[in-house]
Amino acid sequence: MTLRQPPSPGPHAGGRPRDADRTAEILRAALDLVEEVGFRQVTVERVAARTGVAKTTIYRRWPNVSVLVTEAFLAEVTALVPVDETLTAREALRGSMHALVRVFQGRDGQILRGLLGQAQTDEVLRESLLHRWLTPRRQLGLEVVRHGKQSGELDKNLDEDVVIDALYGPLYYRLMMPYAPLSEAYADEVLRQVFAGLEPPASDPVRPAP
Amino acid sequence: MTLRQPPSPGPHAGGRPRDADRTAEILRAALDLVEEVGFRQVTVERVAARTGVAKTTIYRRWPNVSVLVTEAFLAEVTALVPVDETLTAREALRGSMHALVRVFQGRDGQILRGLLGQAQTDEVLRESLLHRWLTPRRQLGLEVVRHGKQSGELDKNLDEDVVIDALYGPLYYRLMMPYAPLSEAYADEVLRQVFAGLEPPASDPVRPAP
Amino acid sequence: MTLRQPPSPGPHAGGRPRDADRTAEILRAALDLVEEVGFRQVTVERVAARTGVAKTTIYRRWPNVSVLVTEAFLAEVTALVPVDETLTAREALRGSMHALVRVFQGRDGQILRGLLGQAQTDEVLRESLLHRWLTPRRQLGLEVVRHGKQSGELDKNLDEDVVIDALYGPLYYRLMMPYAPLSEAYADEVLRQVFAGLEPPASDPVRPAP
Amino acid sequence: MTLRQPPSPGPHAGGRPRDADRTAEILRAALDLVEEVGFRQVTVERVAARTGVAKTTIYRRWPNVSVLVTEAFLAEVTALVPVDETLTAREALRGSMHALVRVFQGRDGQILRGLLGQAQTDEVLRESLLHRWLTPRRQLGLEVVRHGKQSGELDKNLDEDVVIDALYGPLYYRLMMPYAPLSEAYADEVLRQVFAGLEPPASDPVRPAP
DNA sequence: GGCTAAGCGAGACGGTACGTCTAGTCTTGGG
DNA sequence: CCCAAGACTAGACGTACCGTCTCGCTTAGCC
Repeated sequence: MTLRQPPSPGPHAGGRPRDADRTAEILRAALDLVEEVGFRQVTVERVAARTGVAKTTIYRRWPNVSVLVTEAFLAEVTALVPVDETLTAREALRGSMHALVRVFQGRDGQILRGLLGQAQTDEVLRESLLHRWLTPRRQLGLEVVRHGKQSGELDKNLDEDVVIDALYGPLYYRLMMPYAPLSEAYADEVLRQVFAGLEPPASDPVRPAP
Repeated sequence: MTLRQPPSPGPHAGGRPRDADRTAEILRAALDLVEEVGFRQVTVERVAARTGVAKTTIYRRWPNVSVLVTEAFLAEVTALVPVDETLTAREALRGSMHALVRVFQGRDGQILRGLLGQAQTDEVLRESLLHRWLTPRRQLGLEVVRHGKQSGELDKNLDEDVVIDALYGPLYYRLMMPYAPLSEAYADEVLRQVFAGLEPPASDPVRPAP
Repeated sequence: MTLRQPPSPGPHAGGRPRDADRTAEILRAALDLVEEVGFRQVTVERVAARTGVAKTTIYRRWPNVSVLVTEAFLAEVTALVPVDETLTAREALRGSMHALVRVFQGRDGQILRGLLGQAQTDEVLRESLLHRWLTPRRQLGLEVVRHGKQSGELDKNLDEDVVIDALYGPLYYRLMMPYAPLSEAYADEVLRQVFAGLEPPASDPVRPAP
Repeated sequence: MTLRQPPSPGPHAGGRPRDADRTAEILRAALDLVEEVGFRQVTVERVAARTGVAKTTIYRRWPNVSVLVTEAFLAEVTALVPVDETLTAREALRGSMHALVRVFQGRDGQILRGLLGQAQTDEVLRESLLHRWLTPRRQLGLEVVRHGKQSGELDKNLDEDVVIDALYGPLYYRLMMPYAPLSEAYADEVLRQVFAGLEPPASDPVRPAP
């Protein structure tokens, strides 16, 4: 059984090394094809044809199209930005939600949708996306929430995971079940309502004027 | 061009009518197969083999497996329960969220996952699920929120869609990106935090140290 | 397991019948390709491309190229001619050897060569050729030899199989190990020498020099 | 362009010389593999894997598997035995036919069958086998026949090639179209009938008494 | 009771893609 | 120049499903 791994980092073990140019071309072609013909129509055969590479050259590196597109996608998406410590939790979360909305609105959002769709029936892909896409991003959010709790900005009794889910869950929900379009304004509204809670302000000047 | 419609309601046009037993067998087999071999492995060919029915008999009724499974799924899931008007909005939403969690935990949850996954790359299926699964359920929720606003239980300034997203979004999020298991307790915690908001109780800092 | 048989003779069992035109086209293309590109280059893929038929349509009928070409070959070669009882054994054998030489010299000879070559490492093909090509032809020859023995034309002590081998073996030998070309004259010479035996005429040494 | 020649005889031209051990190992492995898995399954890849040698090391010496196996085969088969001049032609031919039958019955026979099969569709291999296997053996036979003619043992009018074909053709015929097994007894019977001819003895006291 | 339109099982058909295999060549790094 | 290792292009393999298309037969419902 072949390892089907990208050339292991570190010293080269012997034999002709994998051609890095080929790798790059294939990754590029995979993403371009997703954009042009849609995730479902991206096949190993098509990627090979597009790049002029033999199918074996692809299968040597990735076991199937989903994994190939995942790698290509993760290599393309902008790196994680570490949290700016000078911001309030609310500001930090807002910035991060906006960034996610912008990703979702672009070609990467369409690719991610395809991948998440595929992942629903592909255990391996699901694990991969959880570990390489979702978890690192959640960690940043959780960190922000933890800081907010320590600083007194957020309620000490909050379950951090639930906070993240309440803020980001709706964004993924709208990505995948698009009954209405995503926008930064939408993200702002989610943020506002979740921060404020659903009940009317206790101090409401509802007490009528005498 | 074949119509590929379920027997049109209304008077029978002539010719031998479709066999309702066949229809039922096929629907049953489709769901059983999803359970046994997973959504991806359910093919028209396999459903035909399992039921001893000809492929044409299936294609005459549904244009492809996704639609077939969708119909089977929608026919299986328990009907919508109209809102109990005597409950508070919070109680009504809690009951509905629990019901959804229970669906997600069972075989129907797995089927829905497969369908939603497929829908990410299948426009027609996506529309179908939006109209026949999601929207009716959203409507009930929106109704509850509207009532709550009218009764003064909920803040008048809330965007009803956003409320629903903040409560149900996390549930779909955990269904499809299962970094942790779903449970009714989790639903309760989402409900609690979203209702209360994220900020510490206003009266807290007021209590001065004696 | 599919039977991979040409449509069974007799009444049609149900389902759409195989298209006899397709079958004929494929058989024709197979032979043409053997002629044009050589036995080794004939692949299912190429036959499919040439005929505009799907690969499955070929695999439904024949399990591999060798069998396909065998069928095509056997369908093409002229039918067995029953022995003419009015001829002497020698005349009958001579006619049959000439006919075989003529086959060997034409395109069918090249095809047969390829098939016999393949058969050396393909048990199934070998059996097939033995039963469908070789044995029926041997039977005719054996019959002639038997008649010859009965009529007194041939020695009663002959082993019929050995007679056939001695006459036809050299022809196959020259087909497959072509150190020199085949011709009807060659067949005549084989016939002459085998009939006469290798030793000098017994009466020769008897003629004393006057 | 690589020469792909066995190490050229004569002085070594410069650079590291080929490792004779490797050559021997490869030849051995090739024959063993023919025996174990059959001619068709012997691939360069497999020979390389078995010997732990790189594919290039094989391709540097032989252009393809057939040639490799041919070399290995020719190196293995027992050398030609010069004709014993004290024997009659018949005795010499009988010994040689028996020797050939014994080769055909052993592992070398199976290898030769594979090679001859392959040669039907491989011009180069065919030439190679003709020159290196067949022709030298024919020469010995022709020599014997020539002697026999000179000594008066054989008819002066015989075509020597045809004699050889009539005696050895049947043996190759039975090797490659094995409708019945080969044996030394069979060779004897061929020899007997071909020497005696097919017609009844002229002096047969068949003429009945009146 | 016969006519007719459609349903039905069976299975052929043109396609597309799969993932694997082998051929023969090329490219490393190290003798 | 040799060697081991292994990447590379090329192309065929045989299989699985797709969705469509005949076949010959069955079955309701209307005339």
